[in-house]
Amino acid sequence: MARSLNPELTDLVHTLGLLIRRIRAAADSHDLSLSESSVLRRLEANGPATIADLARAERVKPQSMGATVAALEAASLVTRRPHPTDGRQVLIEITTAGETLRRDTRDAKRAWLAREIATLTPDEQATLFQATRILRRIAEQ
Amino acid sequence: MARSLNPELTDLVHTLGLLIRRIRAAADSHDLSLSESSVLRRLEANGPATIADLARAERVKPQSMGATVAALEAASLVTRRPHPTDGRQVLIEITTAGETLRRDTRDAKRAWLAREIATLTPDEQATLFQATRILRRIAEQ
DNA sequence: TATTGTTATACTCTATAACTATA
DNA sequence: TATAGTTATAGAGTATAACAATA
Repeated sequence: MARSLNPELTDLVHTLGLLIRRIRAAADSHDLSLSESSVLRRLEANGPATIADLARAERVKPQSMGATVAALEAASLVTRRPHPTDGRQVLIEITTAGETLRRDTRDAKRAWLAREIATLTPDEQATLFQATRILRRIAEQ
Repeated sequence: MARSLNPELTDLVHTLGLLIRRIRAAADSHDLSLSESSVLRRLEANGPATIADLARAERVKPQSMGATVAALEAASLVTRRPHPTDGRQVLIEITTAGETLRRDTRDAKRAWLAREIATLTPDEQATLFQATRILRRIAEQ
């Protein structure tokens, strides 16, 4: 129950919302959206995947993921290729342009966060790193 | 620059996005949206505020905050009252119903997160608490 | 029958622009 | 002239529902 929690921890959702809006606002016009960036990152880390796979992993509906993938495809950041044995499925793969963009430090949102994190003490950075692993475990359950 | 960061930390944005979607999906039909919940929480913690104040604090434009406040007002969770000395301003105040809802453990999103946090070790909970304070400081700059 | 993906449609959240009222 | 707020409109991101193709 919420009231059995440390009351400070109930601020977590509020803080996450603030931070997401702050990160989104740091974008410039060439940046990917958070969703697009999230999918691109996953494709780069894990290799080709189907739309259904991506939707499950990113916690959205397949229709929503279809829209996100279509936007990435229109920007030539991913390509589609038929599944070798299952004619229903389509494998989505990151392109060289997509990989380049992922590593591009001109990405204003990531550059902003990087600058903010650089101002933290090493202990604070370590805390954020540990918290990221904990939050990821919760999010991926 | 992003590439000078610990590479594990660049997952932070991705993890935040996943977690926000996960929390949003845990809502039931009676829940507040994340934005509404965020404003209500702030009004409860800090007392009455103008729309411009709330917009600055929550990192959105005044027009966007106007829409959020209108939704809360339609649900009788906040009320408007004229500013005593400045006829342009409107003070937004949480109602008793708003305070009750804020504490209602049936809020599915908060209940879900509370359950997840309860499964963590005390050390992990402490890490999340510290990280929340660090992230809030970054978000509020 | 179940699964993968698409198309159509709608809702939430946010933005920009243009306006009114007040300071 | 500057500030607080509202109205109108648009875009991103997500959802549900209905459909076609394939397994």
